Amino acid sequence: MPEAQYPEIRALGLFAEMAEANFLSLMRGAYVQNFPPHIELISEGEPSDFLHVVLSGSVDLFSTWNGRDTSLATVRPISTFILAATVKNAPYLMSARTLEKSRIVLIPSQDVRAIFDVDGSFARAIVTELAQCYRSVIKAQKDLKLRTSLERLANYLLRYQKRAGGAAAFDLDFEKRRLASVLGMTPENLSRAFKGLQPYGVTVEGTRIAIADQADLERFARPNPLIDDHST
Amino acid sequence: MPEAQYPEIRALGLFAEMAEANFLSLMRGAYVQNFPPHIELISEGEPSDFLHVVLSGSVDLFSTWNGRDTSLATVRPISTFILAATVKNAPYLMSARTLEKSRIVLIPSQDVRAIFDVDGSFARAIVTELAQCYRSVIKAQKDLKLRTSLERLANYLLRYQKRAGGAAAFDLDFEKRRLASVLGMTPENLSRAFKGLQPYGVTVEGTRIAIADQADLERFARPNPLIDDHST
DNA sequence: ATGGCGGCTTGACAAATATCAAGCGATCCG
DNA sequence: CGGATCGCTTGATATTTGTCAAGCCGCCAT
Repeated sequence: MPEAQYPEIRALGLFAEMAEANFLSLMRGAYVQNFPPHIELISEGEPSDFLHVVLSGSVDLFSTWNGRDTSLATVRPISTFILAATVKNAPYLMSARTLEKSRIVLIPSQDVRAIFDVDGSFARAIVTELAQCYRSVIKAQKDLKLRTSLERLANYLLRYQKRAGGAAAFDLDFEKRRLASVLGMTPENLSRAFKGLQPYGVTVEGTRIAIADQADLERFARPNPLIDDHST
Repeated sequence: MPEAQYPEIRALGLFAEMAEANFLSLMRGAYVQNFPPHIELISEGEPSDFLHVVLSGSVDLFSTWNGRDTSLATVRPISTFILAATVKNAPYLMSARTLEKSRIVLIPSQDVRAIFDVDGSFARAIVTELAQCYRSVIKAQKDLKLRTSLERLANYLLRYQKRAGGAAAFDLDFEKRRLASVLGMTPENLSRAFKGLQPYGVTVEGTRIAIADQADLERFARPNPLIDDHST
């Protein structure tokens, strides 16, 4: 892959501290690829040949069973996905598809495992990354098991608002049907859930969401850092 | 803690490969404690002072929000819990309570982090453990989002049967109300779900479960290694 | 033994959620 | 400019799940 892109990868927590020689060795086997929207990058059950790094665009991690499917997470730049499968040399548990045009680095999994075996800094960085991922899924699990769909939506909107800069109005930059899937409900029920939040000052016009009174919505949503703060 | 117990801890994947000196250093700060049943060991939100290792008994990991609560996992000997919080030096995301009389090792988190910084083997072992935990939660998440409660119960019984030795009849060694919570339903609905599995040959008498025709139940349950095989 | 107590089950009912069908309103393309 | 397509919304209805109340049963302690 072109050396021009090394710095932005090197800047990732995962690669920042490792020995230069090992980093270069990883990069030598890696390559960057541009994908159009809606391309399936990997399928669950396949062997984990590559660690993926999203440089631009976004990727949907989803899973299928018995004719149903569900979105489990969205990967945004700049971060990696399927690290756990790579280090365990186990099959992917989720499939991945681009949501939009995306630039993605592919690093052969065996290289990652080889360097991981010899570079303690890299191993420690992987620990931090995995611990972060683990805690995020636990939070998602709590969200799903402890809250109703209306509460999940309310808290999602509050998180999204914060990430979008905190303004009272903001745009959803992806399809509502995906949001429904992420939140564990049907698109029809998402529509109704938005209506159900009107009494708390939420208005929707197309992709534009407005929160009239944040404190009011929070009184209903009861956000909790142990579920909603995805930075710790 | 008594040196007599070092070997069984040392035998854990997490501690097997690390340098002897570092292992001893970890053990020096650790201590074993016996807990009666139904004791809350840790509460979510607290700082993660200790890495826990269950030597005997069993521990329920659960979480609470807005007056509701849910069981997220059961820890059985010999394994650790709250490793992620320990390495990230972040608050616990789950509470833990003993289900029965349990012997538990407490290792100060700061010792774990200190050794983790200097012992590459230990760091690598932590990676493997965390990757395993991560993948388990992803599987639980898929189970919850892709299956109905009846399907979850059916697959749970098949997994439990396999773990209990594969016999057609076996005993549930914990309360059904906990099973209901683990499966994300109410005790009342668990009762009804058991009845709903009767047409597939499942019979229940107290804690005793019998699966008349495993193939029949599997036709309904459609177990999938990417959800139900917790060993990879 | 026997009187509570707790967990489990059952039934009736309520609430939440999914499904099905139809219509609306953008956008894309011939 | 139609006309088709696709995602979203809405209403009607079915299914699933939760809630409440009552009763059952085994267990423990007096």
